[in-house]
Amino acid sequence: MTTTTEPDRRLTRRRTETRARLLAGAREVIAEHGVHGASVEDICDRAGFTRGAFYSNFTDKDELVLALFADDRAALLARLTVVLDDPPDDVVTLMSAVIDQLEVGDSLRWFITRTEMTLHALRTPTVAAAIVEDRAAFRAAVVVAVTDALARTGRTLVMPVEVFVRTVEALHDGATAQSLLEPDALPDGSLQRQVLPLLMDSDLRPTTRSGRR
Amino acid sequence: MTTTTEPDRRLTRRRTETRARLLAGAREVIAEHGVHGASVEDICDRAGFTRGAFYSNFTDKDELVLALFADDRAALLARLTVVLDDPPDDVVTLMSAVIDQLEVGDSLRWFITRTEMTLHALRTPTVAAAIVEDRAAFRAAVVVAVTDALARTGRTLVMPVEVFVRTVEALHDGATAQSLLEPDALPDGSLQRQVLPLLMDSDLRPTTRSGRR
DNA sequence: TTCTTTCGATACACAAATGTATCAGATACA
DNA sequence: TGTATCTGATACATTTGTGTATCGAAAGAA
Repeated sequence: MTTTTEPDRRLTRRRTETRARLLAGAREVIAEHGVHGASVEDICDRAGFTRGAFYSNFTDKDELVLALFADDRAALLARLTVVLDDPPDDVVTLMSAVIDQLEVGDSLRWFITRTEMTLHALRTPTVAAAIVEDRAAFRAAVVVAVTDALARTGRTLVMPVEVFVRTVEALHDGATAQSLLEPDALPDGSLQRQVLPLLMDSDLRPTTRSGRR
Repeated sequence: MTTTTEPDRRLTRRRTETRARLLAGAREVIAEHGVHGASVEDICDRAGFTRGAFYSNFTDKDELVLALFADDRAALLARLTVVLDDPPDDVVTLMSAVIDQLEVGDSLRWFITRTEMTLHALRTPTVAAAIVEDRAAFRAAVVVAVTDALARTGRTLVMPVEVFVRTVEALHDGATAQSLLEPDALPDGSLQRQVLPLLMDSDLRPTTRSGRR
């Protein structure tokens, strides 16, 4: 239970393929019914397999869920590094780009999956530790990029960079929930667009139109 | 399924009592295992009843969940009106007071319950409609109070009041998730305390130590 | 190709959860 | 106090989900 992926068996071509399809199926079904609400059978049906395939690849639904989470996080980190490899100078643009990586495709599904993951972690200390570590790595990378961008442009924030990053993250999560619940009243991303610039140095606040100092 | 609470039967004293105990049990078990993960039997055990009591009071787990949500929302609205009845002048203090009403007692349990509710709503359009309506009422009340407080104190916001309220809400939700996951790295409420004042008029911003302009 | 290994389907046994029917005791009311 | 009603416990029937054992077929090695 310590190591998430314990490849006792060699991962042959076919095997990886069905694992991937099972994960994809799980993603969908879990988004629809939650982790508990998704039965192993549901997941297999969705993936086009029977439970035989499942139990040949995973011991448990728990193990699959962990694999799923790990997979998501790895993919996210990969997308993030692509962005941070050549980061925009403007910090707001930078943060928008970072946030865009959180959800590719259907944002509802991603939000639900991320939220389910958070709930799961809150109930399972060992999972919490893993998630926290992972998020810390994510945040650290962003902090570095933001700090660099600030140095490049001579801008400043009205708060420590890490607090800024956490704020953006928190705001995004909360705002996404609102946008998903009332898409008409609050178009996706609109709250972030209004609020984010205000967290920058006062010189840059769009209240006055004067350029950079 | 249209009306949430359809009291076909008269609610005698004993009946209301056991309903309340069942709801309390459900609150606990659902916080621990999620809506799907909480079996009817679990809930009854926690409340000190057998399933007979349950099926005498509710047709379904779904019905109980709806009743639970309704109960929570009613209680929240009641607490809110108490606060807004005699609102603090300072807007930041006001918003803190409002936020404090969101969670009484164990904040982890409340967060989980609220989040479960949101997820449930996102998956169930009819529930979503109810929740949205409810949140709108909540927000409207707060908007009025904030507007009044601003007028009283001659302060202004750098954004429309409703956007401000939404921002506070979003920020709170996101920050709470972070605080619960890493209580040491981010003490409860610390992010809100740092960020909230920045959303006010620039006159009030603590950026420069020269006091107000 | 042929042989070996691995994968996933099928079938089975078991466990967990649900919902209903019934009934004894509690409660309310006269 | 006696009686009618209501409530929640018990027992049962059924459904749903899990995990294991077995075996034919597909994939890889020779």
